[in-house]
Amino acid sequence: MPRQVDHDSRRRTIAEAVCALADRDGLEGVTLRDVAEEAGVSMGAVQRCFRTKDEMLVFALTHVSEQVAARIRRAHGLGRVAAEIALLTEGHRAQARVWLAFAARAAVSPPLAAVLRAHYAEAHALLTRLIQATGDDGPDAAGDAAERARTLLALADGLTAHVLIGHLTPHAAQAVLDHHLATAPAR
Amino acid sequence: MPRQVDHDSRRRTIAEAVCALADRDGLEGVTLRDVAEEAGVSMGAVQRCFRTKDEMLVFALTHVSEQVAARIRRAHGLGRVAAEIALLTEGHRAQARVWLAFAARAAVSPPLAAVLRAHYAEAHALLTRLIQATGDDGPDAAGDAAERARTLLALADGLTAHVLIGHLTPHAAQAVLDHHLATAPAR
DNA sequence: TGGGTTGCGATGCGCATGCATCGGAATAAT
DNA sequence: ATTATTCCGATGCATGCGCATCGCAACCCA
Repeated sequence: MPRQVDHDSRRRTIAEAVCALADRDGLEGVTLRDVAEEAGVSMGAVQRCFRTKDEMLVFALTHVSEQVAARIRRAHGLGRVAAEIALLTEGHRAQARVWLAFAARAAVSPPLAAVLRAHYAEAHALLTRLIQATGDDGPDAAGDAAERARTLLALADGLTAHVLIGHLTPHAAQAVLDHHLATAPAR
Repeated sequence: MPRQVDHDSRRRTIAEAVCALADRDGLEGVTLRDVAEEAGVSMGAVQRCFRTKDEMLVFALTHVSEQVAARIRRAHGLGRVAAEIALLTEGHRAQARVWLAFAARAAVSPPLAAVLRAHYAEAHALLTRLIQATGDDGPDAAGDAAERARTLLALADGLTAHVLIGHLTPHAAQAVLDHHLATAPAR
């Protein structure tokens, strides 16, 4: 075995193993042993990369947040961006489940909440920019755009949850999102 | 000890202990021992009331769902109902955390998902009725009302999550909700 | 009043968990 | 080539878990 190992790439590998397990069984099904097996490394390696389990979870959440953020930045147009945030397509279902699992734990875990807040702050900023660019000017264009961004962000997350729970089909959720975007006024 | 015990009331007591713990430490902090202690009964009593832990969790979720549903039915006006669903006030924070915890687990637990779906179906029906009553008639008034209800429900849940995570203050979330209700068109 | 029955509280069991430890293998330096 | 250093895989440990078991206490009924 090499004396020098690329720790960063290994951390990413482990983070994706965490996500795979969280997708399958929820965050409570994530154990160090299972993570190690899923990642194809030994438990010792996992422990070397992360001092504690919480540290591993925080890294994993940061990792998936960055993945989502990257996709969001790559998307063009308010509608596309909103759809990416809502994680409605089948291919993003896993990330959606991971997001929901982490969101629930964040409600009782300040470190995880901090990561999510940063993620939301960035998403909100991007949405605000896009909404302002659509040019619905008013007496308080900036404030209105920020408000509309908050609405859109919350709507997208709510739709994600409703799809995961099975209350809405992905198609119905997409329709709600489209309809909202088509009709939401600036004020 | 009495040979006959009111099992239903004891089940409710236990369900509220589950909620208290889930509020404090999340659903993963809910153990049979802690639930028994919180409820002021012995572990054996908990096991007598519920054959298994999952059965207890399903009952607890049903219990809190009914509490929320009762408050929703008691509220008057679309705005009040939506606010109740969003669980934004400080007094309902505990129920909000419990809801988020259960929602996350429901994504990987069909029995819990079934309970939540029933809850959402009822809430959606109520919101649809209220929206239709506001009298925004159109070419497809019924369909529009249902669509608007889906939007409002998802928005309310998203706002709940964002408050719990700390991305929004309860006040800001309420403002988003009010603004949405004040400006959302029928089509 | 005394069984019979029912409910329950305490205890035990097997197992899984997170974390700590340690011996050895694989390189880099000399 | 040898040594020294770095890394890691396996194992051990204490704890906490859900669930099963069992003996005792309390009530209904005769």
